[in-house]
Amino acid sequence: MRATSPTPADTKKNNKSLEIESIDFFVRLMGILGMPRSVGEIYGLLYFSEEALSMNKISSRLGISIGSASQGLKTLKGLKAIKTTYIAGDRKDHYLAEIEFRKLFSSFIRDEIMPHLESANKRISKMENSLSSKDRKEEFYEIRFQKLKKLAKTGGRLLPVISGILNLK
Amino acid sequence: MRATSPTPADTKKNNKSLEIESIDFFVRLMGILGMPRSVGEIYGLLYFSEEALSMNKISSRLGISIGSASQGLKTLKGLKAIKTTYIAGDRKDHYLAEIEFRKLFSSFIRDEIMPHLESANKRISKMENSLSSKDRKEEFYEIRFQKLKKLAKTGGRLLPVISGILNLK
DNA sequence: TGCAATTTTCATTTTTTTTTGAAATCTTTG
DNA sequence: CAAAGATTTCAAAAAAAAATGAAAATTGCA
Repeated sequence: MRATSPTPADTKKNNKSLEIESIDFFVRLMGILGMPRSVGEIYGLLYFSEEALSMNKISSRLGISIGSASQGLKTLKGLKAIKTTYIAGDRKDHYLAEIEFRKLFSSFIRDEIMPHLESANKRISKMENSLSSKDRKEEFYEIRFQKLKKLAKTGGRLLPVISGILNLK
Repeated sequence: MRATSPTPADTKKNNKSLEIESIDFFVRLMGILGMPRSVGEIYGLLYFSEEALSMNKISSRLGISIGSASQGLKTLKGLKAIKTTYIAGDRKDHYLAEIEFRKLFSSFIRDEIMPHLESANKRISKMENSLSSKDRKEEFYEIRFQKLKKLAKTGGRLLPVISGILNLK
């Protein structure tokens, strides 16, 4: 089946080229965050969709498997990047994009970055403990551990600030 | 060949367990930034090495190919995460870790994030242009484009701020 | 409750990314 | 300036990540 020129019947929803650009845009954006292509595709499709779409429709419109769609929607739910709506008389779940990006980034920081930071301090201590007390007093090691600790501290301060800025507006 | 207990001869440089922890630590950190394992391994090895190491030594100590080592060192040079030193009477290049992490993160933002941001505005315009002037006045689209533009603007402001904070201390 | 529709899970396949290693290139110095 | 040493490149192999699709689980309605 090929794309054909729009007929009066589908005037309302036929911004194919916008849709393609949007998908491409969000595939890249999500890519920066380390998300798989399918996650960007789904979000990009939903972002400019006026109507909520079912998983099936998402999978067929994007040409991806329902497994991929399910997995991608799960990821997006976790990031609070989509919302579920109920459509009267339809049993399926329907999805809408959450257009407040700050939610997406806040969730991302909380889920993907913060956990690493929290374990970092333990790991730094572990490294320090693997050193003899003699070595630990050497300037070389002292400087390195000081830098490592500062890294963890700065990260721990900076990330909430970023979340905060994103939440303010 | 197995690890044996330290002999007097290698007292100076034999913090194997610290080395292992360090490599593991930086493999994860670099992983967050989307860098391949070898890049984290090399940096982790250099971070706690008092002496500058040649590419060959890096490759043999880590058990990676010289191709990988060359590629990883190139990436780290690009990030300004390592320094090259000259060792008298040795033809090979020798590498030391740059322990100021802010350099690494600043380079990362400059190289990996900023370029995307710069193209984002063009891409947003392109999307807007693919819309009929009638659609463009619809509230639905207006809101979405407004959010997209705000995203690009916030990103463009926030990233230099982050670089700045990292550079201050 | 039972059944059909929908969604999730997960072993397998496909795709993408990273590593390898050998050839090509570049460098230094004798 | 030749040649040995060092580094880079890049096609092929290996490893890792993502997508598929069918079976299992869940859901909600009759």
